[in-house]
Amino acid sequence: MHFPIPFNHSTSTQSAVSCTTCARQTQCFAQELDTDVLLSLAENIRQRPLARGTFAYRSGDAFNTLYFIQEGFCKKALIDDAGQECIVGFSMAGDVLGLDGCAEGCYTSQAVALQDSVVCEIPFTSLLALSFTFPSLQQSLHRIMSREIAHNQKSMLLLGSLPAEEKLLAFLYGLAQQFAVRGIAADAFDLPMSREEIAGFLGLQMETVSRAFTKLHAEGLINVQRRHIRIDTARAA
Amino acid sequence: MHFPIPFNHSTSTQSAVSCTTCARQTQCFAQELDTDVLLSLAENIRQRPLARGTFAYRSGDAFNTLYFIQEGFCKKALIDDAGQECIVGFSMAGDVLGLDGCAEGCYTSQAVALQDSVVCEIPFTSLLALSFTFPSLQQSLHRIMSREIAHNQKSMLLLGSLPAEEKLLAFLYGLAQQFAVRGIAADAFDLPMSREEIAGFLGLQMETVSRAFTKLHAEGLINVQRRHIRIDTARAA
DNA sequence: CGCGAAGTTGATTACTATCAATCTGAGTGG
DNA sequence: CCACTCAGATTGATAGTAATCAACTTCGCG
Repeated sequence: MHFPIPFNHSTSTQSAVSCTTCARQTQCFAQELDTDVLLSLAENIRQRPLARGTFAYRSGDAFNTLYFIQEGFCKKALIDDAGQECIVGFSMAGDVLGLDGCAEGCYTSQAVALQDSVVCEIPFTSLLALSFTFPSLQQSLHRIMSREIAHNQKSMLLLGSLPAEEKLLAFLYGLAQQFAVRGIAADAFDLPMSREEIAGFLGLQMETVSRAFTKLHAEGLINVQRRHIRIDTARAA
Repeated sequence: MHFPIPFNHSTSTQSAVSCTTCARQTQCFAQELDTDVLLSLAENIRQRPLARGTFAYRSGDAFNTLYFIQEGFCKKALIDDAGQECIVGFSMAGDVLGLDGCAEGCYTSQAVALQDSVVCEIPFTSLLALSFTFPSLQQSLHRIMSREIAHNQKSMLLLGSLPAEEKLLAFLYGLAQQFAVRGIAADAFDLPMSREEIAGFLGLQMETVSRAFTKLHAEGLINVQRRHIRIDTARAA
């Protein structure tokens, strides 16, 4: 059921491919990496469980590995001058972590699992070596990094200039879209992160996020019960 | 005076290399690309002047080119739902533009020159072709993209959770550092962008930026006269 | 000299942060 | 099975900050 080579040329496809017998994600959501194939190609490409609350990597660690999330949910964060954790993004099954480390030889961010997760560890040198045998793998990496750049730019748009309520709504629609792309129910889901973590990402305070949830609920735009969200995905542009 | 090959393995070097006879930047600030060499290697890698106010590329344009800024200054922006231009970053000589287009086949942002500039147009396919001959060129590209990711993450930290005055100060220190890395005087410089553009980047209103300038000046942290800034770079951590 | 774009300043309103109290639900142990 | 506990979440009151609207200033330019 998987492609015989660890890459795929299609750029337009946005649908996810996952194993039918389990929820485990084996391909990047644009089908650019197939971990089943990668695992079979190199000895040092391995799966590793990542328990809730543990780090995939920390800021300052020497960079040598990319982490492909097969199962679960992670947050990416920077530590600011005040020692405060500032969340710069969330990643889910099918995403790749650690792309920021390549430039300076060490990670500038840290990644923590918000759920018990499974990552596929891909030593960067192995990936480079494989990309000689499979040239399109190189281009897949470019696309993955490029998508990260484009995605971060959109996040910056979200952070600037929107009032709290709209920030939160846009954030939820964004999440729903991520789920939809992966073939997961997008109109009802459980938030993997706390109010505080949402606040940290949106540049707000926890209380403001909570109030925004309450208000959006009252306005009928969403349905909230603690971390369970129901949302009308048809509106999500 | 330039490297004989269009790439360089050093990762630790942070100093810039520019032509001694002119202000033109020929190498990426981490010495990863040398445009003089690139220009000599492929016919379709060309220099192009970019007049103030003109686009390097627009959102939605088909992606096929990276733009290496040799001279000048550009802003990168997204257009939000309200048709408002939201600035997601500024780029200067030695930076590479257009990295966000690789993923989806079209640019998701737009880039506009804030000064009369000169860019080196690098067709992406040419770059890929060259990276077969010069394998390290591939890794240079990875580093450039990775740096963009790390840099955007830091920008997100700037946008979230800091009050206006501190945002502006951090922005100015960041700019000063960019200048310093390139060997340009960093303790006194002219801002290439308007108050409104700074506001667009920092997620503030123009008036707030203006007030923040006034206040920082009054506090003696900076010296402002319209667009001319003097700043104590020793404090810039 | 007048014009217009860019920038500054002032007054007021709207929004968000902050501090504090309370509520809820999951997990724990008696 | 139920009270207890505690972290996460909600709500309220108030203070602080930035947005908004408006007037004014400065500078470059024809």
